[in-house]
Amino acid sequence: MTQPATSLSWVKTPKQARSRATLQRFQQAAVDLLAESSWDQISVDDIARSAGSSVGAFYTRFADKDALLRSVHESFLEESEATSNAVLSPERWEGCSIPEIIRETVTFTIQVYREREGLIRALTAHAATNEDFRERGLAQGRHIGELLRKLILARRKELLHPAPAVAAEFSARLIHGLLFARALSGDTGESGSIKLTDQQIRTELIHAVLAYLGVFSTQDWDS
Amino acid sequence: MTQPATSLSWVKTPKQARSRATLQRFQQAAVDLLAESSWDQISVDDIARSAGSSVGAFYTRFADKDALLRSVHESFLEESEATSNAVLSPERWEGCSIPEIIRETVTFTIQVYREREGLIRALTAHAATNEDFRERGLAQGRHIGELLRKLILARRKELLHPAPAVAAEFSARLIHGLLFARALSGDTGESGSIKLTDQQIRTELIHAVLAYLGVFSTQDWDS
DNA sequence: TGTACATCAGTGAACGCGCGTTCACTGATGTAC
DNA sequence: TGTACATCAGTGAACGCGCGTTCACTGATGTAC
Repeated sequence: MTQPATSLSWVKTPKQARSRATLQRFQQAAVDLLAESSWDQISVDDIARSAGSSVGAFYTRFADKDALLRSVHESFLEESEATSNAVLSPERWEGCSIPEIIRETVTFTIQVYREREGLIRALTAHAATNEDFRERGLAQGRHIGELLRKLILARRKELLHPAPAVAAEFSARLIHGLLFARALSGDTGESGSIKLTDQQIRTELIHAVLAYLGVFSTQDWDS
Repeated sequence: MTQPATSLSWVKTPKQARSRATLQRFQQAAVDLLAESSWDQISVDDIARSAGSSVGAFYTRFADKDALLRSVHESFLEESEATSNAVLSPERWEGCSIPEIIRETVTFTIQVYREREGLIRALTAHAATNEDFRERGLAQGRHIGELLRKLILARRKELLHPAPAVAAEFSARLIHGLLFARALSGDTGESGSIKLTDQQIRTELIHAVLAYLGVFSTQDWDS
């Protein structure tokens, strides 16, 4: 969301700095409103008001209401891809062992889900009945799984798991699945008989993945 | 969905067998349509037509459109609770070890998610912006977590994990999270570079949970 | 630097479609005697 | 068993509200000379 997706064809490219700012305000307004409501519940009027603009201005920037959501989705995916490329790049982890990689990946992923909980929830809800969105999300998941897979396969000697490729893919899914369900349910850890804090989730998730992979880690239970 | 929730106050109790059948047809129509579309995208007219009935008949049975969704949700939760109570009852597992319990729980849960994928997706999407639905879903998750926790705590000597209560709760979340994400993304295992079949998911998930719990299992990798 | 004109950006009222809900009416079922 | 009447169940056209989209218009920015 930090960069507008000005190159997208369904967004009418602004010619003046003023309207570029307006376009960003629309995108930010959408992100803000999506944290609370589903896309269907948000009206173009809501978006315009939240952006401090007008309905007419909206339609000079976007072909239709859907175009804004697509551009927000696009930005989210682009940012997410760039970030995961950076975090999971092979160079960054040269000389590091699997426990170190898993520890940071889990920590980082928890943080991302925390910060983007509202948006993730809204985009996912929309993807539930939108083939395009769903396919893009799947592709994104596959990409991240592949990055992690490469890191782990390069260290396959550390594993007890008999099928390193499957193990790597499944590890990514374990992490994503747990945090995804947590984000979607809006479980902030305050309600319920058993509360798991972010810190506990982190500890347990790291342990679970390492135990699953069959990595011998010193002090698996700490930090 | 097999039983209508006739006791619910927002559903107008039918006085004749004919209308009870109509009510069930409306509920079934909703379930069918929800497998493909979100609730907002389904019109009362769609529901009436799919049920082979009329809009007017709908409103003699339900207070409003939302009432039908609530009754479908209610039925789903009731059925889900009854089933998990039966599957995870302490009596059923007397004399059994944790690996046996986990193996069947995972197998069973995979099957449930498979059968109810469409409905789970739709109800979850709706819950994303509906506090009531979300809270009911959370309560459901907590309940199932508790059932599993009791089974595991009664066998805590089998565990290496230092905190059995946390371990039990987290195990439930691992299982749910992975299958939930899989159901929501609509990933049927046919697309993507790495495909995981139901069978593989089952094997890996059982192994992951047992490894996490720290249970010594003979032939963890088979069956 | 100033003026005229073209294009870009923005406004908000009006339009019209879709959908939830209502309602006057018809048909079916049950009950009283 | 048959008839009259009351209540339940169902029909589908009509209503009206909300919201996406359009459009005539005003204001701002940029450019030519």
